[in-house]
Amino acid sequence: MLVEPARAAMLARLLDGRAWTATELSAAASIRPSTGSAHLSKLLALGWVEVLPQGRHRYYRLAGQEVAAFLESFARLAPDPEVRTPGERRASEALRHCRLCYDHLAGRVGVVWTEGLLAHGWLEASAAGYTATPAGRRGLVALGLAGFDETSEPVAGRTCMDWSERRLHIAGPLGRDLARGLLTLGWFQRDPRSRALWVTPLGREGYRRVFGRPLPEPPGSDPRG
Amino acid sequence: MLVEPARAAMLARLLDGRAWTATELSAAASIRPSTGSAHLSKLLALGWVEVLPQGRHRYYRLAGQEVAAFLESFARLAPDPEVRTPGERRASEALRHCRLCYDHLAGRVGVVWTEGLLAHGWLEASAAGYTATPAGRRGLVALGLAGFDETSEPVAGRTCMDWSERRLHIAGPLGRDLARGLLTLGWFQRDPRSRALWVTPLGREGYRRVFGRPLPEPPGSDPRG
DNA sequence: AGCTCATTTCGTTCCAAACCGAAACATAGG
DNA sequence: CCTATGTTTCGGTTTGGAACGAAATGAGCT
Repeated sequence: MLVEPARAAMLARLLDGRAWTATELSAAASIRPSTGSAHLSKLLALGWVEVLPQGRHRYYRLAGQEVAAFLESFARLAPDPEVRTPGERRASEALRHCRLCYDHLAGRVGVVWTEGLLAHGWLEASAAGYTATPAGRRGLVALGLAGFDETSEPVAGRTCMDWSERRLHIAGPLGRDLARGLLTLGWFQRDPRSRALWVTPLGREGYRRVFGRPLPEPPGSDPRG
Repeated sequence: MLVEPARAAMLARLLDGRAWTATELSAAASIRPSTGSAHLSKLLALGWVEVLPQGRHRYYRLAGQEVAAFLESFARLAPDPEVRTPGERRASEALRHCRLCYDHLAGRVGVVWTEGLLAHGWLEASAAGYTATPAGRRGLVALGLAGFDETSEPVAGRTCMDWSERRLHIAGPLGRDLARGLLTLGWFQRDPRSRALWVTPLGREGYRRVFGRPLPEPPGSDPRG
C-alpha cells in the first residue's frame, strides 16, 4: 500500500538513498516507534527495504534501485499532495529544483546536468541509457571526480524519468558516481531534513565554467547574477 | 493501494490495453458490481483509468502508457502470487511466454522479437529507446505491416522492462504499431480471457522466415518441429 | 409507455489493520 | 552489574474501507 500516509512518509524519507533508524523514520511519519516498527517489518517482508543492524540501532534503507525507480514512478502518477503552508510550498519547490532520486541527481538541476553533458559530448546515448565518452571521462576527472579514469570499467548509466520535470536524466551507476563526486566536491549540499539538494556557490560557478551558461535558478530566488 | 486483491485483479485485466465494462471487471475480480463500481470510481479519481460511456455500458480502460508502465514495474517488484492449480500454472506460463503489455508485445516472445530486430539492423537503439531504420521500415512494410512506409513520420519507440524476463523490449508508438500489425496479420491471437497472446502457425513460420531461426517454444509444449 | 439490463448510490455489516501504551528484549556505556 | 536508550512484541481499542443487498438512475428495446 502506497497511499497509506505513514508508509508513504517513511518511503519518501528513504528516497534520499540514505539509511535511517526505525525511530527516525517513525518520527518522519509522525507515528510512535511501535507503530513504525510494524510498518517497517511489513516493508521488509515485501523486500522493499533492507536493514543494517549497527549496535542498538537498526538502519533501514531501500532495497535497491528498482524499488527507488518504482517509487519515483509512483510519485509521477500520484496527484501532488496538497501544499498549504508557505513552508510546505518552499519545501516542495526545493524538491522540484534539485533533489536526490535515491542515489543520483534529479529535478530541474538533474535534467539540465544530463542534457548539458549530452550536448557537450561527454555523455552518449546508448541502447539501455547513457555511457560516458572518453572525452567525458577526461573532463570529469579533470574536474576532480573520482571513478571516471580510463583504466576503470566503462561507466554506464540508465535513464530515469523525472516526476517533476517529466524529462529523462542520468541514473544507474554512472548517475550515482556523478552525484557522489559532485557532493564530495562540495558542488552540492544535502538538506539534512529531506532529500533536497542545495547548489553551493562552488557548484553554480562550476556549472557555468563547464557548460558555458548559468545554472537555472529556482523560481522565487533572489535574482542577482 | 495495489495489494488490494480486487483492485489488483481489475487492473491486471485492464493491462491488456482493452476497455472493459464495469460488470466485466467486477466479475474478473470476483466481486459484486456495486463493489466494483466503488473501486472503479476510486481509480477514476486517481486518474489511473478513464471511462468511455457507450449506451448503457461504461467502458473502462487504463488512462495511458504511463499507468501501464507503472503497473508493470509493480509486477516486477511484487512477489509472484501463489500459483496452485494446474490451470493457474498454465495461465501463468502463457503470460510469461507472450502477452500484451498494454499495447505492445512482452514476455519471452516480446524480448526475442526486439532483440531479433536489433540484431537484424531493423531497429536501432537511440537516446530514449528505439528507432526503426530505413531497412527496417522496408522490411516491415514488405511483411504486410501498415504504418511503417517511408513517407510517414519517423517511428520511435521507448524501452520497457519485462517483469518476467527482466530484459528490455520495444514499447512506445513503435511497439504499439508493431503489435497491432502482427495481430492484424494473424501472426498472434488474443486470448479472450487474459492478456496472453498465442503465436499462430503463421506467426511461427513468419518469425523463422524473417530471423532465420525458430521462435522459442513455451516450456512444456509439444516439442514437434 | 413499459420492460430489461448495466451501472451507480445508499445504508449497513464486518473485518483487517493502523495505532497506542506497556512490557520485553537488546546493546552500549558507566 | 546496572542504567539508559533503541527496537520489537503484545494486548486492546478504534477506524477506514471492502463487502453486500436493495433501491435509484439511465439507456436501449419493443
